[in-house]
Parts: sequence; C-alpha cells; structure tokens
Amino acid sequence: MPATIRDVARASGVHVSTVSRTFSAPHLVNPDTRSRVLSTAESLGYRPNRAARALITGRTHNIGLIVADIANPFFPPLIKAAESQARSRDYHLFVADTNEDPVAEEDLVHALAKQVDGVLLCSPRMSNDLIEKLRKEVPLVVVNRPVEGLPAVVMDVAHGARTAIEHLVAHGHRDIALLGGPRGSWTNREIRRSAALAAKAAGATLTAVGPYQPTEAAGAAACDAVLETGATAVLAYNDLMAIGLLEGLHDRGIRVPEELSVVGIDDIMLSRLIRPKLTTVATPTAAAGRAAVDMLLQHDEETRTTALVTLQTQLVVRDSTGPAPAEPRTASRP
Amino acid sequence: MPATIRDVARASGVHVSTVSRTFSAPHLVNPDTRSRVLSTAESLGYRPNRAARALITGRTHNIGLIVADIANPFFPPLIKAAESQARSRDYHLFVADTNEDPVAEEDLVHALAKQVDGVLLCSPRMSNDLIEKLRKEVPLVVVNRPVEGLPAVVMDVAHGARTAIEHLVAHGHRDIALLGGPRGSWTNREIRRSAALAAKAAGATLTAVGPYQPTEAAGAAACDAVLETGATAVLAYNDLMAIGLLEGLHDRGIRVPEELSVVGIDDIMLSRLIRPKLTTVATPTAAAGRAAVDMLLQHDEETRTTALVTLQTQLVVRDSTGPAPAEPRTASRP
DNA sequence: GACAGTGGCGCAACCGTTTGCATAATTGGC
DNA sequence: GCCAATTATGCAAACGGTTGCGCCACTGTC
Repeated sequence: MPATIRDVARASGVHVSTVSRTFSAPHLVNPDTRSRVLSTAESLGYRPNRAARALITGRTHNIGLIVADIANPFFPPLIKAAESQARSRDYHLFVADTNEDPVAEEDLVHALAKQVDGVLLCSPRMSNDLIEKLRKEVPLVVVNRPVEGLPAVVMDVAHGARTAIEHLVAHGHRDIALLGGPRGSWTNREIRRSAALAAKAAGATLTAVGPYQPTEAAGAAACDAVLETGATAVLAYNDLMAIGLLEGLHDRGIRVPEELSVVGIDDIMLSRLIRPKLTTVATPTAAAGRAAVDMLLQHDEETRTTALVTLQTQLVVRDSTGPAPAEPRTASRP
Repeated sequence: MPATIRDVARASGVHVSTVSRTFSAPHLVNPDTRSRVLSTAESLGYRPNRAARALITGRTHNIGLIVADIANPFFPPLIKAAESQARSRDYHLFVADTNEDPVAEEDLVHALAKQVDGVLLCSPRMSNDLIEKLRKEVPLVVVNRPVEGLPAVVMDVAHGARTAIEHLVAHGHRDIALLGGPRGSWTNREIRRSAALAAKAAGATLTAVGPYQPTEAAGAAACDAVLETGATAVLAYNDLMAIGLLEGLHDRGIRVPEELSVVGIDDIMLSRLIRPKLTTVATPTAAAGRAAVDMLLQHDEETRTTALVTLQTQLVVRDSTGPAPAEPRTASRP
C-alpha cells in the first residue's frame, strides 16, 4: 500500500537507482531531476524503508537500550539523555525493559541484534561470560559495569560511598549499616567494597544486610534487619531503597535524622520531594546516557576503542543525616 | 560476519528454503533434516534476521510506543504493562520519547512506521488532523484521547474529576481551583468540562488557572496563581503538578489540608510517599497499556475494529484533603 | 575535429529472508 | 506392481532498497 521506490521511479520517469541516489547521495543527481523526483516522492508520500536499506548497508540507524526496570526513577533521565543524543546524530533509540530478569535480558539482545547498530546494556544483571558471548552478535556498550575489553561507562560510586561514610563519621557515627542491593550488580559490590574500606580507615564498623531488590518495597521490608544491626546510620544501595526505609522507620516511630541517619545513592527527583529530604550521592545519569551513545557510535564508526569512562559522583547533604545520637538507640522495638 | 541462512544451508547440505522452513514452518521439514539443520545452525550461532524476514512477510513483530515524557512517572507502569503484554504475544516493544514536542512526535511515527507493525500513541499532543494523516502510514492506537474512527483507550477522567469535586464539596468546599494541564491534552479538556459541570451542579464555583506543563516544577510555579483564586481546595491536572503545588504551599507556610485541600489525578507511586499523602484519582495505567497492545494486535490481525475502550477511574482519599476551613484563608501572603 | 575527462543516468547484482510452484521420493490402496 | 496421494526438498521470484560498473552525451582542450 505505501509507495515504494519503484512507484516513485515509474511516476517520475527515471530508474530506481536515480531515486535511490536522490535520497542517499543527492550530489550525484542532476538538480532538475532531483527536484522532479523529490516532488513526485512528496506527492506519493514516499519514504525510504529504513529496514530494507539496512539490509544492504548494514546500518539501521537505530540503537537499542536495555534496562532492568523502566519504573525505577533512576533510569528515565538516562534514557532521555541517550534519546536526545542519539536523535541529534540521526539515530533512533529503542528502549526495552527486562523486569530485572537476566533471561529476558539475553532474549532482548538477540531480538535487537539485527535491528539496531548497537546495544546499550544498562546495569546488566547477566554474567560477564554471557556479555562476552553476546558482544559477538552486536556491538555493546555497558553502563554501570566495567567489562574487560568492552566500552563501558560507570559512575564512581566508590568515591561516592567513601564520601558518604566520611560524612557520617564526621557526624560522630561509629556503627553504620549498609543496605545491600541486588545480587549480580557491580555497583553493589563496588559500594560495599569502598564503604567497608572507608569505615575501616575511620575506625567505624560497617554491617551489611541484604541482598535486596532495588525497590522501595524492599527498602521498607529491610527496615527491621537494618535496626537489628544497632547502627546509628545507614547507607542504602539506592535512593529508592532509602526512601522505602524512611517509610518503614516512620511507621515504627523512629525519627530521622535524630535517631537514625540515612544516606541514599542516585539523587533521583523523588529524594527532594520526600520529608526529610534525602541526603544522597548524586550520580550523573544524564551524562552517562550521552556518553554511552557517543561511545557506541564512535566505536561503531572507527577503530574499536574500548575505553572505560568513569563519571564523577557527588555527595548532596540534605536533611536525612545528622549527628549521631548521644545514647545509642535501644536495638529493636516491636 | 554473523551467520546467514546461506551459511547454514551450505554447512548442512540443504537448500536455503529448507533452512528457512526449519525455522518458520518446522512441520514441513523431515524431523531428521530438521534436527541436523538446527544443530548446525546452533553451532554457527545463526539467528534469523528479523528485518529481512519483515521485508517479505510484512510483519516485524515489533510495536512502537510513543510517549511525551518517559520521566513522567505516569508512564512507566503503562510502558511496563504494554511491554509484558507484547512479549507474551511474541512481540517486542520499542519505546520512544518526544520531550513533549509535537514535531518530534510526527518524526517518530515516520521513523517507526516501517519497523513496527503498529504504533501506540500515548497522550499525543499533535492535532487530530495529523493523526488522521499518519494512520495511513501505520496502524495506530491512541491512548488518552479518543479519535474518530481509530481504536483508542481512554480513562474515564470525567468520572474521576466529578467524584473529586463531589468529595471536596462534601467537605464543605465552595470555592475550588482547577490547576490546568498542557494545551492540546484531551484529558485536560475533559477534566475541565466535567469538573465545571460537577461544581455547578453542587453550587460551588470553579476557577481554572493554566495551562501549565504537566510537571512538578510547573505545579510549584503555579502556586501563587492558585492562591489568588481564593479557593479552599484545588484539583490538579495530575499528581506531579499537585505535588509541585504541595511543595510551593509548604514553602509559603500554608498547611495542607487544614488551610487548603489538594487533589491530584493519576495515583503515581510518588503520591503515597510524600507528606501529606496525596488524595488523588487513580487511573488504571497498567490496564491501559495492556488494552492498547491488545487492540493493536487484534486490529492488525482481523477486520479493522475501531472500538473505544474506556477504563474506569477511582478516587483514593488520603491525607491532602479535609474539611473546608471555617474562616476563608486571607488571599495571598508574600 | 579527434580525444580525454566528466556528469548523469541505467543496468543488474546483491542484502537475508519467505513462499508458490515444480519435482522427486515415498507411501498406501487395490 | 501400477496409480494416486502424500511428503520432503529444490528452484527462483519476490520484498525495498543500494551500489559498482558501464554507457552515453556533453564539455573543453589542443
């Protein structure tokens, strides 16, 4: 039903190759012919079929972006930034959601492989081995996990976790809990490692609980486990969990930050809206989205550079942290 | 570089058509041959190229979903639901974000047209005329706007707005403000119409302010305009604006709901997390996502049915609404 | 006025699949 | 053991484009 290149050729009395060149290499066709072709194309409502074009050129001008959970407020800013960066280079971005399921992750890479010029894997839950296999099917850029020999962009959460711990220690906290994120998350391991180091260096104890899903519900559910550590402060894997924790604490009548200080990571929009406003480690998500697209496109056009881009994080102090309570809080109260 | 159907054919000593049938019509090929082909395909890492297949079958098994702003928390649940519904029918969902830009909206439909079997247009900002034109390029299903002769799924926000007004009136409010959403939004017109009707029926006055962008920032910015109406209660276009408004009120020291009652629409996750918890009209976004996918796929497979699906909304009363203050609040205070 | 250079265009092969049709091999009925 | 029906496979033409190559005017040069 829609007009094809042949329809346009017939209607304008030229060969299909001329029509093709009119669109993909205009300088090769006589201006008169060109404008004639363009106007008949216009009147027929013709548009080149990108999929057919991709078949022979090998370039789809599409980018895939795979994300564990679109509903996690961490991702939308990253997605938007990637979108606009891609669009500015005449690429389109296809976003897919895996529901935190590693199997769906793999399926999606396969499905996207031939329809895109590359895939951005955001916070992948799959194993490194699998990533190694998949990279043979389609160019990959990984976000939030460094992978040997693959272009990747990560946030310096180690630095963020360290400054968060130091901030707490400076407020007199000596017993700190770490609310752990999902298994398989590189970021989670990184936070844990760095926080432990920083705590040790400062003579504080760090008790980890988890793993949990990186959701608000999981944060609320982890409330008792956190309280049982006897900590006076807690660093959460991300803001969503921190906010869930805040909810749980509120329900139990525990005041923040007077009785317990809470620090999140990510600085999602929500963190400014809840009360108390959340102290958190801001991660440059938009920059990450842009950088990932840039790496993919450059990697794709020139020699395969496999750099690792590390973006800086920054502690944002708000109202959920304060001095350690003079009296240690009595462990758990039902 | 990746294996093609010809590689598999050569390696397993059969014609390409046999390989093709092994994948797309297995019952037509001898079990022995089939397993031989499958195993060589496996060892070569062959996967059918969906784009090439689409070229001849005319079906891509992809669905496009166009959304004004992925970062608006209203959409992610809808997207996730559409995704999983699509996946369960062996389709993939491609999500694109327009940044609230009607021009980008049109571009995206064109770009997606040949790569998908249909497009879900969510809360489109473009004109009905344009939609009429675009529907010739690709099957369309519209969400959150009814379009003559096109399958659409809408929420019954009229009912929601009415119950919200009735709820406020029942609490003694007589002067109600309506915080308007973006120009071009059908939902906005619908809310306005229905709220005005309900207010009139109840003998209350309704003062509209706006239009505004449907964001938290716009809600906060609209704070003074809302206060100037002298209303004791306000119904906002959506939760995001209501939350922004709450922020603004908090900054101005105006207590909610004691001095001013606030009702939102959508029931996004955030609305349960802020304080006071937001009274709001819940819209069945996940159901809308599923319904839209269903309509597209059915519309696509059988005779073109152009139904309009209307989903019910429901008022959720929380803590941001209460009795009208005895003394009318003194209009504005700097 | 012969000739090289060039600009504009057509020809046809190709990208990776699917699919209607033809053909060959197998089966079943009698 | 012959014919019809069935099953399994091959052949080749599509799908909607792109692109290397060759042909045919034209120029401009000497």
